[in-house]
Amino acid sequence: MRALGPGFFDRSVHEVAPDLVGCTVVHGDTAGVIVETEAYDATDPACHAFGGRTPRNEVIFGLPGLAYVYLSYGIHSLLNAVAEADGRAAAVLVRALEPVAGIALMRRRRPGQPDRELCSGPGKLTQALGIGLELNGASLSEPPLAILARDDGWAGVELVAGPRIGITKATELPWRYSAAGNGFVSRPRPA
DNA sequence: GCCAGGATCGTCT
DNA sequence: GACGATCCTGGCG
Repeated sequence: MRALGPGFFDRSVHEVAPDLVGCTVVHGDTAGVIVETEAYDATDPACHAFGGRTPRNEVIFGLPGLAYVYLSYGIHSLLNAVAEADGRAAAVLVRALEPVAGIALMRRRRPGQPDRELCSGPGKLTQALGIGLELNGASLSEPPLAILARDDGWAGVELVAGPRIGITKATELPWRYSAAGNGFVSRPRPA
């Protein structure tokens, strides 16, 4: 399998977000297949970059193919992939993974959780993979952090688009993408 | 199983 | 000084 390069991310975030479903996030010895993503762009009131560039959100405006990691609710690190050309603000939030490697290590990082809960939320998957704020601005194309291209088995998987979760602005935009029929989505999928 | 409430802190007004 | 792109626990049925 091959790591996705900047070219993959240098497109509309609304193409990148659905295309990331089925790709594999690797960090260290742990890895999981993406089953749910959300798109954010500069026209979107729910996006951190809406309303201007600050030191915090600077990475979103930068080069495609980098990781944007930030702290939510003072507790959870959330992982995003920066999309679109340098100077344009857009990113894809990784909401849920299906664990595929390093599962024993994930269990150790998330004691007491059943396997299907190891990566079934944006804060959970960063804990399971050991992704923290120190990876903000890191490349997604080379170790220790990478996103690998989808393999052929996912070519025909049906994608469902629905409203985004956990936000209070622009909740009507159907910019959440999940793989239908898997047990690892972070919330029940839309009807 | 479902729901309500608390945790916890960087960032911006 | 308020507010999150969330998660976990405890109470109840």
